[in-house]
Amino acid sequence: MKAVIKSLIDKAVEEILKEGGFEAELPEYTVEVPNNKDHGDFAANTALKLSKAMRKNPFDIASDIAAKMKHPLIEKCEPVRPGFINFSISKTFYTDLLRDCIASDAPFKSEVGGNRKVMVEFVSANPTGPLHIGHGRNAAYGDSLARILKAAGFDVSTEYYVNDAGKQMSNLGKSIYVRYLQVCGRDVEFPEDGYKGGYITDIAKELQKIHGDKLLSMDEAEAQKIAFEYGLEDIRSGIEADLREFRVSFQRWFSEKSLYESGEVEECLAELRSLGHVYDSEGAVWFASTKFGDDKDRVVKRQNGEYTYFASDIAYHRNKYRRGIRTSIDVWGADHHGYVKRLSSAVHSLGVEDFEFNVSLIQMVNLIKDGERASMSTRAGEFITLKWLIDEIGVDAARFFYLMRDFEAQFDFDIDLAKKRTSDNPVYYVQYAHARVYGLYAKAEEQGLKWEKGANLNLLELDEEKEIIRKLYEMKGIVETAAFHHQPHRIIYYLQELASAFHSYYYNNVIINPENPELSGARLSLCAGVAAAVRFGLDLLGVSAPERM
RNA sequence: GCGCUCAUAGCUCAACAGGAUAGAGCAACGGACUUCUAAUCCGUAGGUUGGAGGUUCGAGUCCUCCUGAGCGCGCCA
Repeated sequence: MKAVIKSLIDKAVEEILKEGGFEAELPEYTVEVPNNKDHGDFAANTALKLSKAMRKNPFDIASDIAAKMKHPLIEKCEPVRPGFINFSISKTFYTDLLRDCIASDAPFKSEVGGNRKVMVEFVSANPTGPLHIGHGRNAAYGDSLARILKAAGFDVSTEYYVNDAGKQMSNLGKSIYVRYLQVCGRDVEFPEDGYKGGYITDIAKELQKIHGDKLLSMDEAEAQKIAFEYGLEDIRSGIEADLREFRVSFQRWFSEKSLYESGEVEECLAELRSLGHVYDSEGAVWFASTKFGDDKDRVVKRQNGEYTYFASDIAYHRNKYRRGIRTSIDVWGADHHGYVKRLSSAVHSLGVEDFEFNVSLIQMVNLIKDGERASMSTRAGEFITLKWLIDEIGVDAARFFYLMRDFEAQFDFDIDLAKKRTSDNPVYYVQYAHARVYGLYAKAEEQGLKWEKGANLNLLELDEEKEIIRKLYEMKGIVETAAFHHQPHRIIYYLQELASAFHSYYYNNVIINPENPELSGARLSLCAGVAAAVRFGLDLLGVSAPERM
């Protein structure tokens, strides 16, 4: 309907401009569902946008445009000060819409994405230990964003980039190896910068179970390699299991090491060198990021011959592009923000056409426990795991909680509060709306009420009923804006509004009345539309929609 | 010191690419269960959108400065 109105306006403006001999061009304007229902079903700000170029009073322009609006579904179209054009739409539009919502998810989805290939790369935590609640926010966000983008018509893929190369990783091998030595009874000191978590010792014990004392007699480097590979897979698969329980799965786990093995890192640097963006200095190899606005040039290959993480990251994004990805959305922790400039510089310096590099910096999750902030350091081995959180408050509540806040805002996760709140957590408010509809179905059946979805919708005459259908119409726009801004929390706020409208409607009106089966059928149909929207919205968040609570 | 991100009700947060009267939840206060599930509903109160300028028909939203907070500034990831 928005599109219909827009095209009508476009045509009207074109005529007006031609008739009046104006040279002005039509600027961007919006057709939106107004907050205030006195402003009709739709409103356009076209005249306001146009007034400057036409050097004419916006209200007069609005009047001229309104006079040209003719469409069977438009019942009223009026200009209003300062220059909005408000539309009232025929009821047929609403009843048809409700019918469509019941029949399929189509009215909730959009095609703005135009099938563009988007990759959401998220979590990508170093596999040096289990995920903590900071990663949980990243996981909930990335997964939900991917679902939203899909609903908005993008061709979406998801990846977890596994840092299985580099210094932190050899540190992991060493840590496990030393614990192994200790398990075998050797008196060795644990390295200062090693990973101190108890899970390292657990891995060392398993290693001992499998290999016995065999590693003791081996060359240290070789033994560490075995320890590393075993530990890596053990931790990685543990992460995968936690994420699966959290309803997060990836299309691919992309290995950093594979970029070295395939020679892509070197290839990539050679390419940048030939473009003149990479040079040698002080025995190291540098990327000239200052050319792209960075503070200083960055090392891609150290004096000791090792590549930096930066080098493989450039190669990874080059690899994404070569696989046809045209938008890469990287979900990082906010503490990496100093890294954004340099990587975006590097990606753009490759001269890739039509490649959008995007980073969502997820702000920190501060854990509040007993009124105090808890440390989230992986190295120190002190952190609350995601697994623990899931066991404590459940997947639905955890995901909903994480997604409630804009990713750019810091978030204090008060564990005590989250636990206490399980019964009046807003997630239940929304879920209950869905369950309530199923309760009504059961009741209708119990009362022997025969009804058919979508029949006699003309009987829906209350303002509240129209409001609810209007809300259903809004879903699609919400999905579009959530996709555009990469902000899943918009879905939550929408769902709360929808649930609120429904709960209120339910409470103040009798839905099922066996003496009036026609009206009951119409109202149950409206409920079915609400249930469909709630289910669809919750699914975008990865939250379940129970039929009974 | 430089850079990034923020600052909205007592608290936690919304506000669609600048739109019409800045909204929810929690907490507070007052009401509603003989009812289709009260995990709910109805109502009251709560604001100089950190401060000062600017841009324009219109600013919580954009620009400049100030104040305050978090984070980053390594040949770590």
